[in-house]
Amino acid sequence: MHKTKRQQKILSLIRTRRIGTQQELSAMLERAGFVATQSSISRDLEELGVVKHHGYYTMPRAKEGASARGLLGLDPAGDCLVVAKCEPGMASSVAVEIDRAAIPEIVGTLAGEDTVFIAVLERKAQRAVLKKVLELFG
Amino acid sequence: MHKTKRQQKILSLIRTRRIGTQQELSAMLERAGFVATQSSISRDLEELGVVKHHGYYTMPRAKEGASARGLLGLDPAGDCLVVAKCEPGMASSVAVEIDRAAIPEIVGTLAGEDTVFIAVLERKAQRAVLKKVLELFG
DNA sequence: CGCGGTTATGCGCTCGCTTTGCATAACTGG
DNA sequence: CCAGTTATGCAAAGCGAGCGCATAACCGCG
Repeated sequence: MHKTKRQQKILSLIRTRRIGTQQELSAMLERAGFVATQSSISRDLEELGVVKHHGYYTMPRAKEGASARGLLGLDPAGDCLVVAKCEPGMASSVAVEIDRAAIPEIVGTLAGEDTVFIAVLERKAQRAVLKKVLELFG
Repeated sequence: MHKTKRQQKILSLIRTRRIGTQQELSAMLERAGFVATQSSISRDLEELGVVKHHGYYTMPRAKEGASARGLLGLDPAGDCLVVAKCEPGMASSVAVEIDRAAIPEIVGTLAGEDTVFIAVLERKAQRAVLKKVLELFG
C-alpha cells in the first residue's frame, strides 16, 4: 500500500526537519517520490497522531505519569500487534493492569521482562487499543 | 457485514437444532432472513470450522480435557497470530505441547505466564492452526 | 472584526479485495 | 453405480479504503 510508506516518510521527515505547514510537507514528500494532496496529508497526520507544537509538527512523547506504573512507550506493529515498552521487570504488572481493564479489542497479552506484546483483533482495533491503553495509564 | 451475522446465525442454529444438510440450513437461514446459496453455506462452515458428526453439523468443542492440560481458550488475532489463553502458570507447558506437535503452519510460539502467542504464516494457516491445536487438546 | 494562510471535511470517484452465485466437479453412503 | 450432498473455479457484484476536489472551519494578527 502506498499510504503506509508515505506515512513512514512523513514521520521520518518531521523527525529530521522542522516543518511548519502541510504545504512544505507536501513538497518534501514529492521530492521523495510521494505525490499527495494537502487533504491526504491532513488525514495522515491525524491518523499518525502527529501534533503541531511551537509551530512545527512533532510526534507527541508518551505520557509522563505512565512511567510511574512501568509503562514507557506504546507502539503499533504490523496490523494486529501493539508493543508496550516497560521499565525493567515491570512488564508483567503492566500486562496485568491491561488485562484487568478488559478492553474488548484485545485478544491477549504476553509479558516478557521489559516488553508486553498485545494482540488485537485487526487494524482498526489497533488504533482503539493504543488510545485506550494510553488513557488507562495517562 | 452480512456474512458475519449469517455465520453467527449458523452457529446458533447448529447449536439448537439437529441439522443434517446444507439445504436444511439454507432453509432455516432463509426463515431467519438470511438468503444464502449452498455455496456460501459450504464456505461458511469451512470457515467456522464446523464439522459433520454422526450425520449432524456441530462445533467441535475444546473445553473438556483441554483445561486439564492448561488450555482455556484459543482465538485468532489479525492475520498471522493465534492467542492461547491458559491457566496461570500453564502457558509454558501448553506451548511445549504445541511445539511438540510440530504443526507445519506454525512459525513459532512464545509463552508468558498465562498466554501463548502462536505465529502462523498467514490467514489460511491461521484457520488450520486453530483447528489442529483444538484437536490436539480435545 | 476582517483577512490571508492553514487545516479539516463532505462528497463522490476509483480501485482492489471480499463475498457471492452459478455451474459443475468431487465426494459419500448405500 | 446412483442419488444426494458438498466443494470449487470462475466471473460478477458488493463494499470499503484511499484519494482529490472543492469548500468550510479555524487561527493568528493587525
